[in-house]
Amino acid sequence: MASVRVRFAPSPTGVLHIGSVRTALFNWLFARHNGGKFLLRIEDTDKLRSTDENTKSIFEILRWLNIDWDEEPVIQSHNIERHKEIAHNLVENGLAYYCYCKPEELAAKKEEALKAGKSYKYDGKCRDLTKPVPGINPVIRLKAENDGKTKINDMVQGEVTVDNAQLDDLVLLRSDGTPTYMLSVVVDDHDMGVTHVIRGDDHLTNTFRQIQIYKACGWDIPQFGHIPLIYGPDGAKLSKRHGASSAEDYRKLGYLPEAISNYLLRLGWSHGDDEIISRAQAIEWFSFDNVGKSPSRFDMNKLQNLNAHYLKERSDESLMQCILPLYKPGLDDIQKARVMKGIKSLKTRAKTIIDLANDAKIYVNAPETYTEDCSKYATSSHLEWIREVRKTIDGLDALREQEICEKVKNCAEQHKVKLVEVAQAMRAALCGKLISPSVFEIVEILGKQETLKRIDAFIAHFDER
RNA sequence: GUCUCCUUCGUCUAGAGGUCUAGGACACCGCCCUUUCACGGCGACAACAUGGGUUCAAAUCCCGUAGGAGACGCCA
Repeated sequence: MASVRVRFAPSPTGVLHIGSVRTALFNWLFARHNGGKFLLRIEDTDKLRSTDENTKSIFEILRWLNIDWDEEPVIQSHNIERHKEIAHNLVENGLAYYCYCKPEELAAKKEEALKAGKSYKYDGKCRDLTKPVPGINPVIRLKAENDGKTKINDMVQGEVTVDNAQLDDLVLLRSDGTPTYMLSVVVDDHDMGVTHVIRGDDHLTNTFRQIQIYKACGWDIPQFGHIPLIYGPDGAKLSKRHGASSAEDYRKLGYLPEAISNYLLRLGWSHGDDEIISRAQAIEWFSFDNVGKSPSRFDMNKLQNLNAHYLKERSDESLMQCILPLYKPGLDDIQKARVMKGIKSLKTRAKTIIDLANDAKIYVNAPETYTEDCSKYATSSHLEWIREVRKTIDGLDALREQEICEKVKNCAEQHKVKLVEVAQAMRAALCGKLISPSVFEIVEILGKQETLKRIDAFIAHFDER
């Protein structure tokens, strides 16, 4: 295969959709697998809706996802003159023509056709016009082929054939002189030397129109790969309506980039029974032979499961960096040290970065309130046992999880109660809730002073009642 | 409406005519582990849209039907 060049061409009219991320990922993997180039093109020709912030956030998200690009990103709006030139050349060569039909006129014809149950297609009224119509700014239309069929061999969809009669004379240049998407994509892809166009399958039918442009220009037609779109749980196109739909949304929800990549990769692509796939393996294994043709639904549960997996694989240090910015006033050194020690076991139970940050709060501050169910473990008996534990801990030189556990077990035995009674009372006192990692570990991490302080507060709180 | 594409457990999928009593993963349910909740381990439930062919044999090939999606812009 000649050296592969692919491109990801988002338009900065909004934040990056999770489906676009998958398109970017597939392009990237294909390039890396084949030792080719992955290029970026910002399609900002819709000046009204495109913003610099969106462009920046696209770069940012791609970097976050570890999808790096080769060469300078191409800004499509910079190529407008080139696009115009191509359109005018086509007119000179008799392959395109000026069309003076009014939009209202066309809309009426379209409505009529639809009513009659026919597919609408521009009738080519201006095709053979020789003289300009005064007072009207014309558009430029391509003289599309009417006869025969156009066939593509799509890397995903396989052989797809369309009758050329279905295709109409698409607009290349608008009446204000600006190029349309159809023209711009083809020209830019050609100029960038793109060998494989990998995009969402909503572009499949556009491809046949674009091929007409390639042919008119006499250019080589690239290979195409149209990957199925991602749908929401209800089977409709994934959108804001389904909740989180942009990559940024998922980042905010506390998902790790490696989990998102792994999830997106497995959505519509597979490698036998493999589920957990590293970047290196993905690059090695990726091929369009394994990309499915049918659309798939987005499943939060699976993403979450993958995220939990990658959370466990991350180092404590890197997770610390992830959660640190989430604390409002910031943490002092003591708090940081405690959280750092706690992450090791905290990360095995969290599903997201947000979960982790929340769970770690037990190491940040003493409980301000106690959950409703804590009172079950605050009877006079419980308080008595807790006092005893407090005394024991006070007498200890160094707090070791194992030793504390033994001491508390002894205490429970002496009072002929189950360990859970004492442990839960301690948990309530230390965390203000009944769900947490091992209380003994918590005691060790909090240290004597903080542990005693929290136990005292607990006793004071429930004794007063 | 027209054109194009799609259809295996609830979801993501394995499956390239016999190895399918259809495999894995997530979710759900149950059990074990256990100081709580998780993690982890074990197990259960659960699918070839439908009707016809072709064939000794079909989830796999062909045709029809139904359902779904996308495209049909002087948007990208």
